[in-house]
Amino acid sequence: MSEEPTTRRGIPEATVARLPVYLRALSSLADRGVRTVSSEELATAAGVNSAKLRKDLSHLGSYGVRGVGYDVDYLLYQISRELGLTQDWPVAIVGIGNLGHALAGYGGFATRGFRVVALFDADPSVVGQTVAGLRVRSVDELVDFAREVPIAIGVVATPAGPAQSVCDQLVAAGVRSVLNFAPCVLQVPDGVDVRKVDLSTELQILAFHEQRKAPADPSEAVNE
Amino acid sequence: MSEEPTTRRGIPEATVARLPVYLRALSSLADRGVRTVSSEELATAAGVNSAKLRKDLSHLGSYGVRGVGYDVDYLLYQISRELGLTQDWPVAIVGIGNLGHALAGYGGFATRGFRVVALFDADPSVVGQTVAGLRVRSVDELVDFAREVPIAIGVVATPAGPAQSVCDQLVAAGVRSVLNFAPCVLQVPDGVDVRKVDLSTELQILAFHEQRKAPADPSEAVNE
DNA sequence: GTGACTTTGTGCGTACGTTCACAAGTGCTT
DNA sequence: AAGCACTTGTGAACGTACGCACAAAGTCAC
Repeated sequence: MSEEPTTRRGIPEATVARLPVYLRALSSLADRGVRTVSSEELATAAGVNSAKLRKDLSHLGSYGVRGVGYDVDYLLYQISRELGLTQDWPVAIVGIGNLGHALAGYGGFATRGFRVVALFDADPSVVGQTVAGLRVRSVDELVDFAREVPIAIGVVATPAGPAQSVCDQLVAAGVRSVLNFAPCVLQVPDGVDVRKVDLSTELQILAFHEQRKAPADPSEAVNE
Repeated sequence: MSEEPTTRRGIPEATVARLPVYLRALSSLADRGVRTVSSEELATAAGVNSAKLRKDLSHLGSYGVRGVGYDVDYLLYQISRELGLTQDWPVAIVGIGNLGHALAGYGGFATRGFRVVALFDADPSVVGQTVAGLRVRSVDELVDFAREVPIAIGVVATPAGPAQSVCDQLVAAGVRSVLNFAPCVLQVPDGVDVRKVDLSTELQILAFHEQRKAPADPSEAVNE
């Protein structure tokens, strides 16, 4: 009756990054009325290797039944809980341009676990508008606002220029998780997480690989 | 399954993913008139370890000068060339909803290397509209269109439902690089690359880490 | 209860990624 | 021309990730 060295504390980052994919695949299965799923089926739906899926899930606990598979609803709940989606996370979006609009209206937020509680912008002509049912506030009110309504996750949807300043204000408001859509690197103090979503980066990575596919000839480049 | 971790000329995938970041940092430096940069400075700007930066760059060649650093313009060109940005890649966006609108109007495409050549949507009430200077075409015209105007990169900005079907049509049209914004896994044949940009996934990863922070003292503000 | 069958959970070899630390190379100063 | 200050490029060590293959553990039929 001693310590399990692996689980509980340390879930590998690579695993965490895949949990949302499993979650989505499971939701889809649940919607179709599937009650039980094998690692092979779920792995195919998630686009990964089944051994990898099993190892990933084993980090959460032993939620499968040998010879049977995984109970879809139970696994859904366990992954949701592990990801912290059994509670609602208040989200604030800063920068209500084209992208900010799209984000504010995006149903993806509404999916379990996240709630957009405030919109901010620096442009006086945008402040005061109503977007997706929320009044756009001045970014200057950010820190004050956060005193009354805590913000768990800040979304930076501004151009690159003001992004660092906006990020600093989010941090000053107590935000420790930032999702950055601006095309720049954000500097944050220890304890603050930043994740970047970047169209240009993704395109450039695709371009790199595309460039190497030059021979559009199936008979070529089979070996080595 | 040719899921090779490194590319043919031996550039690790992890390195490729960081090249766009270096590129951006270098552009910023160039705009400010900086002519030469050390690995330490560039690494700080890019938010990475300097040894990692040097090793990454060493995969492209020996473009630095010991005792001096890297010539900003020269390195900019070399990375651009490696990423395939010295040519223009024709991009098609499918799904002109909120997100598609934002993408079509996003300057990030125009900057360098990418050109949006066509917009597609399935909704008859959207088809025919002009968005960002382009007429929205019916998605049914996709394959025919691609016969006249080649498409290198297809952007899927539809809801999850039609995403796989849209992707199949892109592949049928000869597209071998897909950027997927739809919240689902796309199945593609060998030789086709898919990269996923997913708001929900990123939020969920942030939520996971957020949940593990918080020694339960939300009132305490990080200050000074 | 027994045995055939199914599927999980994981030990292990391999490959990949990151960081340290330093030799090797470059420019500047004297 | 020699020494010094600086920075790159990389060998080596360590850590992480992946996927195979299989024992363990369960179900089901009878």
